[in-house]
Amino acid sequence: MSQSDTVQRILDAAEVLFAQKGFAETSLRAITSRAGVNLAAVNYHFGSKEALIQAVFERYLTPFCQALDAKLEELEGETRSGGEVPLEKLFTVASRLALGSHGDEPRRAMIFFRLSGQAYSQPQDHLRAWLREHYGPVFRRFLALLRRAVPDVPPMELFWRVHFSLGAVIFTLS
Amino acid sequence: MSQSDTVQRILDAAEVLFAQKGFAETSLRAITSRAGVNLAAVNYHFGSKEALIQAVFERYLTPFCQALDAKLEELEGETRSGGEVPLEKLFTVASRLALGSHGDEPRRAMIFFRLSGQAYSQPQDHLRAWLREHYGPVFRRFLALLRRAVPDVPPMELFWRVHFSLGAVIFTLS
DNA sequence: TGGTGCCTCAAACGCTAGTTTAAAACGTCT
DNA sequence: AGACGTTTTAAACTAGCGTTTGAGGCACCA
Repeated sequence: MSQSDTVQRILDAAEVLFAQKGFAETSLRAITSRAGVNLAAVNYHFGSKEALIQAVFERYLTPFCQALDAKLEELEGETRSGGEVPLEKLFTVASRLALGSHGDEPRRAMIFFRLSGQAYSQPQDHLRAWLREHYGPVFRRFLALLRRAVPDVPPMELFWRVHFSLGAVIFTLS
Repeated sequence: MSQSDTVQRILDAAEVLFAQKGFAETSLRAITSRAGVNLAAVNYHFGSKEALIQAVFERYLTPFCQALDAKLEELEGETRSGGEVPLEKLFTVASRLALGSHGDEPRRAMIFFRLSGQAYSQPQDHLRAWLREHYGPVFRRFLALLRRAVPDVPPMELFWRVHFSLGAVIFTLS
C-alpha cells in the first residue's frame, strides 16, 4: 500500500462523513474506521484534525480555483479588447467548473456543497480564516467581474442577490 | 428563586448558544455557566441534553403553532363560505405570527431561525423525528391550504419553491 | 546481510463531555 | 419547631474524544 493510498482513503472517508454529520460530530475513529486505516494515520499524515479538515477543502478547492482563475484571466483579456463583460458566461464558466473540473462525476460537487453548508453553519473560525487567506483573491476577482457585468445594480443589492441564490443552493443540497 | 426561573434561564442561555455554535459544540457547562445555575440543573429539570434541545424548540414552536392553527381554522371557515383561498394572506399570517406571536421582539425570531438552520444542517435524527411528530400536522395543514391557493402550480414545483425560499431565509440569517 | 527511512499498529495519555450521586439548603405545611 | 418534598450544590463517574508513543513491519540500497 503506497502512502498516497492511505491519504486518499482518509480524505474520501472524511469528505463524506463531514458532509453528512458535520465536523465536530465526526470522530477521527469513525473516519479511520470507514477508510480502513489505523487511527494514528490521521495525525501522522495530516498532523491534526483541523489540518485534515483543511486538506479536505484543499483537495477540492485548489484545482477548482486554479481552473477558475485561468478562465477569468482569459475572460478579462477578451474584455480589455472588446470592452464588454458577458454576465451569463460568468455563471456558465463557474458552475461548469464547480461541477466537473475534477474529472469526477458531479456527485463530488454535491458532497462539497454540503461541506460548504457545514462550514457556514458551524463557525469553525480557523477554517474560515484559512479559506479566506487561500481562496479569497479568486473569489474577489470573480466578484469584481460580476460587478462590472451588471453596473446598474448597486453593490449591496448584488451582494444580497448572490447571497440568497447561494444560500438556496447550499440549503437545498443539505 | 422559583423553579421556573432556573428553567427559563437555562432555556434562554441554551437558545442563544445553540444558535451561535450548534448543538454538539455547545456544552452543558457553557450553558449553565451562562445561565448562572448549577451544572446538574439541566439533568434535574430536563432529564438530558437531548430533552433540553427539544424543550428549546418547544418553547418557541408551541405558541407559534397554536396561533397558526387557530388562524388557519379561521381562514378555512371563510373559505368554505366564500370559496376562495387568498395566497398573500397565508404568508402574511404566517410571517407575522413567526415574528411576533411571543410578545417578544423579532430578535427571538431571528435566533430561532438560526436554530432551525442548525437543526437542518446537523441531522440530529431524534430532533427531526420529534419535530415531525409534534408539529407535522400544522405544517401539512398549511401546505394543503397553500396548494389550494395556487392550484395551477404542480405540487412538486410548489414544494421546491417553498424549499428554496425557506432555504434562502434561513441561510441568510445564519 | 545488515542498516536506514517511511509507514503501520495497538496501546496509552490527558482532557472534556454528559450524567449521576448524596448531602446540604430551602420553603411550606402541621 | 420539626418534618417533608423540592431544588441546589460540589464532587465523582463513565465514555468518548484528539493526540502521542514506542515497538514493529516493509522496501530499498550498500
